[in-house]
Amino acid sequence: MQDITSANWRELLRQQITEKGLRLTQQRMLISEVFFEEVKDHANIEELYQKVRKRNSGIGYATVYRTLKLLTDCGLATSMQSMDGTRRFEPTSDHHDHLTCTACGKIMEFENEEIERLQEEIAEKFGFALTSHTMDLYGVCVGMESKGVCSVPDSP
Amino acid sequence: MQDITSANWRELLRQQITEKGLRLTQQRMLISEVFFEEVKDHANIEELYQKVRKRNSGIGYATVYRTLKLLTDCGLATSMQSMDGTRRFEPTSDHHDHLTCTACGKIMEFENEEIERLQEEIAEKFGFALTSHTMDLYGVCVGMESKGVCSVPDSP
DNA sequence: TTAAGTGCAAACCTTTTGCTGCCCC
DNA sequence: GGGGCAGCAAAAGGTTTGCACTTAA
Repeated sequence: MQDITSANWRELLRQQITEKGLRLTQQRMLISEVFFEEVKDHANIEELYQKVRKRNSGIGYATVYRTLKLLTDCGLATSMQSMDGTRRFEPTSDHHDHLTCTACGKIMEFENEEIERLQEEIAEKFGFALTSHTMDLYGVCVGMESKGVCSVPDSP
Repeated sequence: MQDITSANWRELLRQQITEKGLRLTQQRMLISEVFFEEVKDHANIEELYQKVRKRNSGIGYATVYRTLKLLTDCGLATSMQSMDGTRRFEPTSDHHDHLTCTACGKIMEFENEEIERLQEEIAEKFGFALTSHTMDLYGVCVGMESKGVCSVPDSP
């Protein structure tokens, strides 16, 4: 699966939309722009909705939900359940590993080939045909303070 | 954190309840019994509710929710968000790594020290003070068919 | 006895869906 | 022009909460 980036999402979306006989509406374009270009972190629907409405206040929740479902069905977005009970979305990539700061809420991605290899090994041992995985490390980004990344390391 | 098992949950619960000045009611006892002894897999509230009501049909959802919240607050249970959008609970332990069969829904636990070590390494590299983690591998337990563990490997 | 806990129903929150009118192809 | 799409509101889960009655300590 190739990574979806802010550089290639437009053509990939257009391609998928055409292929499926769907329509590239203003709303879908706007929501996708916000999702792939404006939002850096792993946004949930509420956050996307707020940002989208700053550019077009006529858009409703349903459209945001349906568009994110479309992006997910097309393979351009991947969803995950976050600890607060909402679904969060990220541009599709092979990086499903996150470091989440429980203080400031920031989510960072990382990749580790050794872990990927071990996961395959474990799956095989259990007789599983692995299709995907997620790994989430929770902690406090104390070391990031000086870099201005985590400004509230003590709050819940 | 010590593991919570079907052998030690009673005394640990009694201890926590006493410490907090709470009450060990019939309902809390029954729900805890079902959770720690009858349910093997990672149950959600609905599943616990159904099993609990087979023994006492007067118990309501709210009590199940409140009891699981109590167990979680006491550190005896740990909650996780599952893919279906519901919260699932497991007796607290250091094993937060799961293999989930997307065909039959079965969830199995595993542990791998090498991965734990790599996680610490990664957290340190990012300047994170690690507090917990979850790892979920998704796949189909094809190799389990013969053992009767996964009987419907082809369904969604 | 009496404060905590239960059961019920209503409220809440996130997500989905039905329907009417609109607009992309 | 026509069928997919947007917007709205209502419905549909999952979870929480307010209240009056019950019960463990």
